[in-house]
Order: sequence, then C-alpha cells, then structure tokens
Amino acid sequence: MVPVVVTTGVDGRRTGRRPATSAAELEHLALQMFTKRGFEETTVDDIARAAGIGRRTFFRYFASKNDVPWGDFDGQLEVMRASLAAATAGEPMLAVLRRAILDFNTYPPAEGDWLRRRMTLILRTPALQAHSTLRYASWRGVIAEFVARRAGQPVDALAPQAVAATHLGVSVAAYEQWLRAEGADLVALLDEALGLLATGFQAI
Amino acid sequence: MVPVVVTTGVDGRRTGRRPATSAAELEHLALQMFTKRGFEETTVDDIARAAGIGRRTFFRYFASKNDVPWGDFDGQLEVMRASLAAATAGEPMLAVLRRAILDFNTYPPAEGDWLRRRMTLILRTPALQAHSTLRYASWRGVIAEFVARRAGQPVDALAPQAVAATHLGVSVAAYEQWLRAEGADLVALLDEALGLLATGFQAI
DNA sequence: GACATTAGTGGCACTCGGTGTCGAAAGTGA
DNA sequence: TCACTTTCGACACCGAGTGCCACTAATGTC
Repeated sequence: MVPVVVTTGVDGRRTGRRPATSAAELEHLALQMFTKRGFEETTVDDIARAAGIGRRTFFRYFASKNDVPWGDFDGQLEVMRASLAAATAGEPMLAVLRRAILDFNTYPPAEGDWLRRRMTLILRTPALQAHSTLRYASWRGVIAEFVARRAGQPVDALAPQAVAATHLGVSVAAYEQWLRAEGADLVALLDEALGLLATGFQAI
Repeated sequence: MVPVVVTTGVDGRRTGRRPATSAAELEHLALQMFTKRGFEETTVDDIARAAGIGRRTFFRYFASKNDVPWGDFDGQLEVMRASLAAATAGEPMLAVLRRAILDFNTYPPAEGDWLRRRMTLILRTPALQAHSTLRYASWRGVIAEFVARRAGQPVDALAPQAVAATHLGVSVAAYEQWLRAEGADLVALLDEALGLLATGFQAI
C-alpha cells in the first residue's frame, strides 16, 4: 500500500533530500485546476507540470488522482474514533453517534469554502463518487467498531454494519442537500437527517 | 453513453450481421474467469480471447469491465419501480418499501449460485465496490422517487434521499451478512435489517 | 446473381492512470 | 571530502477505455 505521506514540512527532519512540495500544497493546486477545468479534463501530467514536479513524484504524494480531494481524512477519522471511545457508558448509543458525527463535520468557518469545493467534486464527479466508497469504508469501520463494542456483538455483525451504513447514508444525503442550497447550515442538515434516522422516518 | 445491449438472440432480427455472442453469455464466461483467477488478474483481453471476439467488441457488450457482473440490473429496477408505483395509497410507506425490496432480491433458487458469485465479486473487489456506487445510484433514485411522491416532496429533498440511502445501506449490510454465512437466507436477513432501520435501531 | 442496405465486428492507434526500476539530486553529519 | 539518507524524476511498461474505419455477414430487391 502506498502510505500517502502527509509531509508537513514542520517536522525536525534529520537527513536526506527535502521534499519538493507537500500533499497539502499539491491538493490546493489540483483542486483549483479541477474546479476550473473539470476533474476528468485535468490529467495528472497537467498537475505535475503545474506543480513543477515529475509525474512519478505526484504518485508519491497521492496514491491515486482520486485521493487528492480527501485531505487528511484518515487523521480526522482517528479523532472521531477517539471521541467515540471516550464516550461515557451512560450516554445512549445513538446520541453518542450523533454528537460524534456532528463534531466530525464541524469545520472552522475559514475552511468552509474548501470543504464545499472538495465535496462538490467528490459528490458530483462520477469517478470520485465511486472512489468515495473505498474511503467511506474506514468511516463505516469506526462507527461499526463503536456500535459493536456497545452492543457486545462482532464488528462484522448485521446490526453494527447496518448502523454504520445508515449513518453514512444520511450524512451523505445531508451533504448533498448542503451543496444544493447556497447558504445552508451543514451541521443543522446533518442533525435533521440523523433525527429522521433515529425515529425510523416517522416524520415523513 | 454506451447502450449495453442485451442481445437476446430470440428477437426476430431483420437484417445485418448477427452478433457474435450475447451479453449474458459473455457475463457467464467472464464471471467464471473472475472467480477462478481474480478480477484484477483477468484482463479484458483475456476475456475477449476466451470468448473468441475482439477486444473492441467486448466494449460493445459492456460499457466497462466493471459492469460485467451486474446482469440485467436496470431491467430488474424497472420491475421494482412498477411495483412501487402500483402500491395502494393505504399501505404504509415503509411497508411498501420493505416488500418491494424483498421482492427485488428474491431470486429463483436456480440463480442463487450465480447471485452469490456475482455479489461476492461486487462486494469484495475494491474496484467493483467502488463502481457499485454508480449502479446503486439508480436504485436509490427509484426509492427516492417513490418516497417523494408519497411525501409530496421534491425527489432531491433530504427525506426521500435519506430514506433511499439508508435502505440501500441496510440492504448491502444484509448482503454482506449473507455472503459471510454459507447457508443464510438472504430475504430473512434483508427483512431483519429493514426491521432494525424501521424501528430506529431500538433493538440494539 | 449482382446490388444496395444494414448491423455488427475487430484491428489500429491513441490517451490516461498507475507501477517497477534505477540512477541522480540534494540534503545530513563525520 | 566521504558516507549515508531521502526524495526525485526519467523511462519503460501494463491495462482500461475510445475514436476511427474498413470489413464481414446478413437481408431484401431488381
């Protein structure tokens, strides 16, 4: 597996040639190009050329072109995992999940614009839509892990997997709603969607 | 878009050269090869050679290698759409959905083996997992359409999309469960999963 | 039987994403 | 200066997918 190194450049590097760029910088550049010319229309060669690096080097920063818009998804995921693990046993399971998911999707206002750009790409570009399934798998894993622990069931049992899959489903639905409405509040939409789910869609 | 012709060979063809094979025949052959050697390890060239057709011709039967294991998914989808449309207004929405989904996944016993083979490929091969999102989109569309009509909301509103996404989620979770247990009853698992969803996971 | 017509075939060349290899570049410390 | 380490990037290669186009094989007509 390719590591997808998040070269921060802030580390106390000891030796060896310095990286020519960083994943964050590359992502920033690529996202601009994707937004301007379209995802399919922008080749990896284009990005590498624009970044002044070799095509081969691009693939040392990202495992695939599809992975570019995901930022530090795995890092964020670890935060959510920790948050779920820290929940007190008294708090109801769905309540914990709800809070964790809202937290996971709470971004500083300054990042709102990039989030919108990233999610527009991911949710509206077929190739990225498809690829998202693979990234979402680890998200589902974190949820399922938590539910399984709570319910005393195996992670791969029906209930934990069903909870994870449905929570992912409503989250994505909320994101799509958010993208459609210009000034919408993402967290409010997520909360509404999770509410529908928790009540078995009685409100409809 | 490539039409993905389902050449039955039973039609009263009038004129022109006859197709060298059929999508069903090609799918059958390809699935055997995928199961034996693996999906990634089997190239389109391999399949075409084994089928005695040109590589170019393969892509007239299937829009992509990823589309091979999907059989007549779109046709089945139309049946479900019709079934939903035919539901009486009195029957509760979730009950209609539940029945339609169970029907959609009820196969003649003879096809059970192929279904398992197909779903194993789709759910366990990363490339096919990813691609499935694109095929599932139309499935979700059919559900959302029905819910929207019932609820008097736009198809792209939050509630219809959330209902569709969650029903897809639990269905896939049930399928994964079915694949894991050798002699499991798919319809029973789907029913159980849909039950969990309808009750807001109170049983957990 | 020669003919147009029609539908399907398949070879060719090309683009693009992705990978393995390997030598060169650019840092570090001794 | 030299050894060591890390990253870079050129090159060659593979496989999916596409546009193009001539060819094949079927039908019906004069």
